[in-house]
Amino acid sequence: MLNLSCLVASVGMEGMVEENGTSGGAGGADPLAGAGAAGPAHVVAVTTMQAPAQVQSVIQANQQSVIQTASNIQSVQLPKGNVILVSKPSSVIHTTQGTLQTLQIKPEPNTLMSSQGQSCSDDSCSDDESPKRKYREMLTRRPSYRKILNDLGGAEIADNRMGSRPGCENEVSLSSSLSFAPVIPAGALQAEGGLHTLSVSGGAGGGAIVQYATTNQDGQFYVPEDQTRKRELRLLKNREAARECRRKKKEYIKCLENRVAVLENQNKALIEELKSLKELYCQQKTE
DNA sequence: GGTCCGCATCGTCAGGTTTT
DNA sequence: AAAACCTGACGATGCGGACC
Repeated sequence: MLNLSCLVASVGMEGMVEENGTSGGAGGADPLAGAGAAGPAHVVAVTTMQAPAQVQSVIQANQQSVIQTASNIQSVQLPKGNVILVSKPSSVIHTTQGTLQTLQIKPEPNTLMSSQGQSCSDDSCSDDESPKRKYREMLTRRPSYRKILNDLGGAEIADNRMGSRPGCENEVSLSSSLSFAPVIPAGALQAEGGLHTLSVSGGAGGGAIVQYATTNQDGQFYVPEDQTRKRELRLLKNREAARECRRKKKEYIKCLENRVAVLENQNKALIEELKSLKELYCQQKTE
């Protein structure tokens, strides 16, 4: 769990705190942390919330074989243009997971996705032929972890969202119980080299509260409630999304590592098989 | 104890993708 | 088209181990 980590304040940052998050910050730096010139003030107080660090492994040890022959591959067309090749290994070598199927996701050249997510052929997408776009289409993005895991048979992973995990109830209730003071008491603000800091004590058990104070014409500080609420909700959702994304990424990596282990074993077994067949062949040849 | 380093984790932003 | 979602990148922070 994190403790109260920072109080960030800035003055004259209007326009840097936009609802769509397209601030002018470069390189991932928090745009709210910088000091600007003139203009209304934004004061940001950040407390941190409890992080329910729990990684549930849903990918089970049943790994897929990737050894395929051309004859036993069956393609399954997916709605959005992806094709899943389903195959079962026909090697004489069987693993304990021999009944599992192999899933390969490959982009279909004629069903590249347009930016609107609609599949289209190469001909029908000729309205935008910029090299950049073509290049981007060539480099089709790696499927999301959720997609990969879904295709690997871990659909329950994707559905096992935050709500079902312990420790998330607080976060949900947090967003629904947000309240904002319309006016920040002037005493709570301390001038520090042109910056204004809002002192906020970190509540036990965490909880992210971000507030902006804007100065009006009279120099009074007030919090634009709607803007703040929207931003806070967006940050909260994104925070949870990032958490979920990292969890899925971990599972994906774990899955890949298991797969490597299985493939190494299969490789070893195939080498042995080849070796014994060679010996058999040489024996029969000499007889 | 103090300092440095590497690692893990987190929140946030930006921009792409998917859904509505 | 807009909203929602997803994820790579970045910086901040905390922790444990090695070293002095």
